[in-house]
Amino acid sequence: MIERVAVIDFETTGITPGREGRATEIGIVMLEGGVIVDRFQSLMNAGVRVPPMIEQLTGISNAMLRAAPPAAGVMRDAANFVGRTPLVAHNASFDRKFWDFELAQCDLARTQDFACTLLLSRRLLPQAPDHKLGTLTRWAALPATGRAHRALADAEMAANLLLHLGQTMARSCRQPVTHALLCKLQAVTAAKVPQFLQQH
DNA sequence: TGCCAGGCCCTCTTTAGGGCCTT
Repeated sequence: MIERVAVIDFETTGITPGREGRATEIGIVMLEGGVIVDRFQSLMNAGVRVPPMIEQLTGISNAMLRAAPPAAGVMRDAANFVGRTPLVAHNASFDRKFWDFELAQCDLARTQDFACTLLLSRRLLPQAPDHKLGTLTRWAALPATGRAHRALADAEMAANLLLHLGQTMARSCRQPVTHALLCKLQAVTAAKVPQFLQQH
């Protein structure tokens, strides 16, 4: 992939944004020309408690969040870092709703589309044992990036997966693999993927 | 009171149900 894309990952206190679900950490990896050219990572304090199960999962504790900068400032910095760059995430429907929610808390709004490495890997890597980010990373022998379930390590894992998906796609289609083409591919049904690749 | 995510995708489907994936 030649164009610049921002791969994003949130750690949160729950599944749904709102009173019980707030972001606790954000990690962003900027890809350009198929290589990582910049990184953004920060814990963020939204004034909520981390449930024990989530603390166990992510290693992010209430003590760590008490010392973290306020969520609104972190989101403004993250939005400035991303600008209008197209976004990518693994299971983007999850990160998109937290990105939109946390931006809305500081009166900002998203301007770009999300591509989803989960939808794309289901279409391009149907033979994988499952489509969890960690499984795909091991299965495709992608580089280890650090502790799973920390935002920057997961964003970097998703970035490596995106590059792998781009290479897989480039072998089957004639057009350059762009964010817009990935968004088109993720919108077709799995059965129509071979036809889509032939036509592009 | 009782509920408690939601979008995607497959199939023993489409007047539906259940599993996957994210924290």
